[in-house]
Amino acid sequence: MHPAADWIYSQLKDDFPNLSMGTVYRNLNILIEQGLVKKIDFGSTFDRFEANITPHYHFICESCGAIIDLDLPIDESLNEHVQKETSYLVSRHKIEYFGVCDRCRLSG
Amino acid sequence: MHPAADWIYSQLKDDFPNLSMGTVYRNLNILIEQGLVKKIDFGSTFDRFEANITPHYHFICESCGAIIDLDLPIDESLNEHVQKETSYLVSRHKIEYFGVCDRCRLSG
DNA sequence: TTAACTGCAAATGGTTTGCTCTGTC
DNA sequence: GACAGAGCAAACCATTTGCAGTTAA
Repeated sequence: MHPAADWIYSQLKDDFPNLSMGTVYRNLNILIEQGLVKKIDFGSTFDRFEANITPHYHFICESCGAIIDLDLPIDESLNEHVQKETSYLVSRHKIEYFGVCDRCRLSG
Repeated sequence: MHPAADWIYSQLKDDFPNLSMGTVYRNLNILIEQGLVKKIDFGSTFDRFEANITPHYHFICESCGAIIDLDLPIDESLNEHVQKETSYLVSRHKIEYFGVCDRCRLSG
């Protein structure tokens, strides 16, 4: 689940007819401050969010835009490798894979 | 060099006093279409651009915001590995390393 | 005279913020 | 009454776009 603020709003709107986007964003930012939610930057005009805060890589389908969590171990050795090569202090890294997901591949 | 549109504008403004941001963005997008420039998404409120279109990884300094091209080989085997694990078609990947650059480390 | 490109200003759209109001302790 | 949270609408700000003017072939 990697919803946009938009989607969260429309999901909640049925149960809370007075809900406003301001409230959605305000609470998302509170959750982000608390470390319960992360903002995903994947090169779009809008943000998407996720509640899975354990480190993981992402696969992004270039056909349908789906963002999928990858169940692969984080390769910490990459940080050390770059740190050795560059002398920068490397604390973390992010990997995004791009391609076509199963659903899009099978449908066409 | 990973300038924001803003920076490009102010650099050119001296030589072209009538330059407008619209023109900067318009031409950046033309260069992107032509594959001569790439837009960098690094999780900010604004975009940055680069003319180095050969595949490479980025290091981003969390202290000063600098984006630095890494002179490391692209590990194509990562794509194959993910493709085998997931069955998604993986065509490319992006890695960003985060930490503290030399300048900030030495001055900090 | 077209076609390409520009400046300018207005529009766009996701996100943030100010202010007021409501409910709870 | 104080305070936290909410709704609403306006503000924000990077980016895009429409339009009219300019230049060059």
